[in-house]
Amino acid sequence: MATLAEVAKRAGVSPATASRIINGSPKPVTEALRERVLAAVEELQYVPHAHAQSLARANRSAIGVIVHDVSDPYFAEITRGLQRVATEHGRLVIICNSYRDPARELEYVELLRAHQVAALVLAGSGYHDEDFTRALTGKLQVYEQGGGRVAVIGRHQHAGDAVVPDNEMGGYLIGAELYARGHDRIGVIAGPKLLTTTTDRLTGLRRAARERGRTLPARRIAYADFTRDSGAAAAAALLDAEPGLTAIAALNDSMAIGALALLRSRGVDVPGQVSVTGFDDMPVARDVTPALTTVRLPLAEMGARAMTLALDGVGGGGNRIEEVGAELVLRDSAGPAPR
Amino acid sequence: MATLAEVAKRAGVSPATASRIINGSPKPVTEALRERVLAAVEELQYVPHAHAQSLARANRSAIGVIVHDVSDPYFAEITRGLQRVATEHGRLVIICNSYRDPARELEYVELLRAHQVAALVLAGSGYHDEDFTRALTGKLQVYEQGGGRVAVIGRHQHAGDAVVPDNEMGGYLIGAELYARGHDRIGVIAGPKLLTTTTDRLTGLRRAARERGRTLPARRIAYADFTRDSGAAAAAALLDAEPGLTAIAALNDSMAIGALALLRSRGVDVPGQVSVTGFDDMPVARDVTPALTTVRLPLAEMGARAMTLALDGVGGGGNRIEEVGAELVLRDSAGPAPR
DNA sequence: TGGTTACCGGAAAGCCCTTGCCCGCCTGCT
DNA sequence: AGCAGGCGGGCAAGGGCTTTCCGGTAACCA
Repeated sequence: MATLAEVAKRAGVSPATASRIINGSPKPVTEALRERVLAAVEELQYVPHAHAQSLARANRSAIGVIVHDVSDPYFAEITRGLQRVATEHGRLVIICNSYRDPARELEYVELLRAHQVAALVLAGSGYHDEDFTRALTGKLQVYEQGGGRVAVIGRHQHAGDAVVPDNEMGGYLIGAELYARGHDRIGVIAGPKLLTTTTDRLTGLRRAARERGRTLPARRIAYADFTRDSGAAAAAALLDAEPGLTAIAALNDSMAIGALALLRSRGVDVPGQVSVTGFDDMPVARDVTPALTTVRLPLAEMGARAMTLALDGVGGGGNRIEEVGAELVLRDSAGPAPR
Repeated sequence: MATLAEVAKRAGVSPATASRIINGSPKPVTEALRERVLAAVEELQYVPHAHAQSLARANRSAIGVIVHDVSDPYFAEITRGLQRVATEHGRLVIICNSYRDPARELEYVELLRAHQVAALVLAGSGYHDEDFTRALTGKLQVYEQGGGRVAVIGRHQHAGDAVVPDNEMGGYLIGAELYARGHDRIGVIAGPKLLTTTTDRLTGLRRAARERGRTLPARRIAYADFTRDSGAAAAAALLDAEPGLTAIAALNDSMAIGALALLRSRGVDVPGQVSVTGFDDMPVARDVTPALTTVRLPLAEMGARAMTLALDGVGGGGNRIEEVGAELVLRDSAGPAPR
C-alpha cells in the first residue's frame, strides 16, 4: 500500500505539502505542485490510511449502530433510515448485530467506543434486566463523557437522546379494535418476556381490556420470539388450550403471519372464524392473504430521526426524547367476532 | 477518553507493561502489577484506541462488505450469512449500501481500502458497463496487491474469489416448468437491464424456450427494478399489451408478489387464469396466496461461503470460484395453462 | 536600494499504541 | 563467593498522517 511519504517523494515535495493538497487544506499551494501530487496519487493509487488519519486528526467520523438483527425486516427498515441520513452527512456506518444478547450488546458498545465512532445508535427493545441496564447506562455515560453522542431507538432509559415509538398505544389500538368488533376471547402471541417492547405492547392491550371491564388471563398469552415459526407454534398452543378463541393478536407481523399459516393449515377461516392482527406493518403485511390488520410504526423515519439526533450535536449530551405515534392499519385479517 | 499512558501512570508502571497486560502478551508479568493495571483500566473505563492499535500493529481486522441494499431481504439474507462467519472469526463487519449505483460502489471500495479492511466482499449483481467493470477490477487488483482479500457474490469478472449462483439454470428451470405445464404465451418481468443477474436469468429462460422451438419476443419482456411496486406496474403493462398471456415469470420474488397483487386487484385468478413465478425464494414466498412457485438460492449460505473464502487466505489472491446451484420450488402460483 | 510584507513549502512534533531490545536483579549453580 | 542465566520491566523506535511553526523567496513599497 502506498503511503503519503511515497507520494510526496514521487512528486518531489514534502509530505506536508502532499497532505495539504490531498485534503484540500485552506493553505494555498502552487498549481504546478498540486498537479504533480495528484498525478502521483493517481499513479500509485494512493488512498490515505484512515486509521493514521483519524489518529492524527483526533476526529471521529464513523457512526456505530447496534441492532438486534439487520436481516430482520423490522431492523432492516430502521437501518435504511439510519443509513440514508448518515450517507447524506458523509458518514460511514458500522452495523453490529446483538442477536438479542445483552452481553453481546455491551461488548459492541466497547468495541465501537474503541473504534472512536462519533456516535452510537442503539436500535431495538431494551431488556428487563436491572444489572444489564445499569451496566449499559454506565458504559454509555462514559462514552458520552468522552465526547461521543448516543441515540437510542425504542427504549426508554439510558443516556443520550431517544426516539420512542408508542408501543403501548399501538397495543391499545389493537385491543380497542378487536373489542369493538365484538371479540371477547382474545389470544395473544407475545414476544420474548425479557423485552420491554413486549411488555409495552401487552400493557396497551391490557388497558384496552380493562377499560371494558375485561382482562387478559395468563393462559391466553403465549410467549414466542418474534419469528414466524415461533408465531405458528404459539398459535397452535393457544388454540389447543382454548379452542373457542375468536381472535389472535400477535405482537409483531412475522408471528401474525406464522399464525395465519397455521390457521390455514388447520382449515380455519380468517377472519370468518378467527381474526388475526399483527404489529409493525412490515411491507409483507399487505401481501399475505388475508391482508394483515396491524399497527404501523414509521420505522425508516424513526431510524432517520435517531441518526439526525445523534449527528446533530446541539443540546449535546441532552436527553431529548422524540415520541413517535402508532397508527392502526385496517385490512382484512380482523373481522367481526362470529356469533 | 483515557489513554494507555494514563492507565500506566495510575498503575505506576510503564505503558509497555500496561499494554502487555491488557493484551495478554506472552511476556510474563508479575501478578501484583497485573492487578494494579487491570484495576486502573476498570476505574478509568479504558478502551484501547482501535485506530492507534491497528496502526501500531499494522494488522487489519475489519471486513468490508458492499451490497446493493441491506434492507432488501435478498441482501439481508446474504448479510446474515456473512455476519455469522465473520463473528465466528471475531471480525467486525462494515456494511455499505451502493443502492445499485456503480459510482458509489467504486467510492466504497476506496473508502474501505482506506479503512484497511482485511477483506472486501462485494455482493450483488454486476453491471453491464465496460468502463465501470474495468475501473472496479483495477481497484480490486490494487487492493489485492496491497495484501487485501476479495470475494464477490453473484458476479463473474474481477479479481478475487467468487461465489456464483447459477442464475442461468434458475431461469431455465422456471422456463422448463412453465412450458411443461403447457404455457405458451409467457410474459417476463425482468430486473434492470444493466444488471448481469437480469441477463443471466433471462438467458436461462430463453434457452428453455429455444429447446422447445419457442422464443421470448421483446414485447413480452417488461423491465422493472426488482421492487414490488415496479413488478405490479410491469405486470399491468404486460397484460395490457397482450391480454392473452397465460403466465408471468418475474425475475425475483418481490416483483412476483407485486404481480400477484395486481392480478388480484383485477380479479384475475392465479393460477387458474394466469400462472406466476418468482425467483430467489424469499421467506415471504410461502406466505403469500397463492404460495409462490420460485427458484431457491441458498442466500445465507452464499454469504457464509463468500466470507469463508475471504477470510481463509489460503490460495491467497486466487481466483477460486464456487458455483451454487439453483433449485425449483414448486408451490401453488403456477398451474397448468388454461385451455 | 533597503526594508517590509506576503506567500509558499518544509521540518518536526505529536496522535496512541505495540514490540524489539536492553538492562538490572535475583536465583541457583559450582 | 562468583558467575551464568533467567526473568520482569522499561526505553525508544516506529506505524502513517496532520498541523503548527518557521524559514526562505519574491514581490512590493518607500
